[in-house]
Amino acid sequence: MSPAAVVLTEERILDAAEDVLRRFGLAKATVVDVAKVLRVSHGSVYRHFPTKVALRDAVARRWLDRIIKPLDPSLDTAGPAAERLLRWLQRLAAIKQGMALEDPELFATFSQLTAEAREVVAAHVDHLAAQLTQIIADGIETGEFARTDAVTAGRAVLYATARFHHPLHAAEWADPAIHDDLTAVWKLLVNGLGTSP
Amino acid sequence: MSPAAVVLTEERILDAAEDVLRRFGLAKATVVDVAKVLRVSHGSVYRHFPTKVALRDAVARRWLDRIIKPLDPSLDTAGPAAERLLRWLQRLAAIKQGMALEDPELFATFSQLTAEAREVVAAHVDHLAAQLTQIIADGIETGEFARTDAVTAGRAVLYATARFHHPLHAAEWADPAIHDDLTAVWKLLVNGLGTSP
DNA sequence: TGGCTGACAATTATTGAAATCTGTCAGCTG
DNA sequence: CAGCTGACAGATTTCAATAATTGTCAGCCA
Repeated sequence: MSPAAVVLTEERILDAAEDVLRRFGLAKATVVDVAKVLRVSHGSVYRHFPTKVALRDAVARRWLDRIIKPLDPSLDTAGPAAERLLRWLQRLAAIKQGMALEDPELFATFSQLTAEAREVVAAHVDHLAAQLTQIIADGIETGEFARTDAVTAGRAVLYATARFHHPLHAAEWADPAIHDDLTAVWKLLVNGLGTSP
Repeated sequence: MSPAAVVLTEERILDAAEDVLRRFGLAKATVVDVAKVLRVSHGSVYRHFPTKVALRDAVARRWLDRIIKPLDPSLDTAGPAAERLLRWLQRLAAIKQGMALEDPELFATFSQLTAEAREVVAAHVDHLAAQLTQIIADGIETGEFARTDAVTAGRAVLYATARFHHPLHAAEWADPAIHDDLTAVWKLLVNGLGTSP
């Protein structure tokens, strides 16, 4: 192997950690396992991450960032803001619900992981709310929505749709009505955004 | 003791079961413990409840029914429907959040208990949605809200406010912004109800 | 005779000794 | 000499033997 292929980077450690989490689950994944995948002593892992918690937080951060990326509102600016909002909400719901359906065990592992990474989740929520805020601000700009505080409205929309994207509610996603339920909530919300308070 | 004081009723068993849950928590509460409180053999408890799960479901049902009672919309019909809606939501949030704050351990016990009693919870959710539907129907009647399907709207409002009353979100209730967040969501929702789709 | 008891089989939980894990660091090595 | 190793202390987890629990039912007794 060339030296470059062997350099121990945070990236490689995170890949290995994800691999171990996938295979063993949160409860059984150890730092020693991660090091074993990398054919390295576990002391080397501690050279890059001060504690196991820091490593787990980093895995959670990367996972959540991957969810955020395809949602960026600047990737989908066509049509009225109300419909962009629906598409955004449906996309977020589809990402989470899709993972939960495809591989429930892996989804449960990552859900637990993030639940224990409070600060990381807070940043993720801020990021999601900011994306909603952008769509709402665009809608206000074009006169489609009434003038209001877009930041507050963004957070409110995120909170009001928690049932459809928050991992805590994963058990409820088995209900086939879940898609229509989201549409019903969206209708109320965009009507609310359309009128002056 | 007079015989009447000694008759083993479902009521007395539920009281004892609640007592045991309070003291030992869900994980450690056994049917033998419940029988011990009643100074009776555990076989006698099985005369009234076919399984431990049935007993737990009954405790959950009674607990949830106690939450429902003070929320009945016919107990508070003053003022515009929008404000009745806010009061109802705030009352529900206050009941749950109050329990979670006063005795987090007990709240966690009962939350787990209900989480495992899926059918009982479904009935509870139906009941809550029906109460919201009534308030919304009243609002439509008086012309305050636009004509719409009050049943769908009732469920949508309940789902949209899940963050503020669903025990899954109890950890988020420590945030002092939670009260304002509910108000923000309510504002969006009642605006949405006020306009025709 | 209706309601209760208590012994019993099968399953599930507890326990404590042994094994493993986390986090550190002195020293090795390429 | 920067980066890695591997032994170590203290904390946590595993595992298998032991105990308790769930659910049943034949018989007791008021």
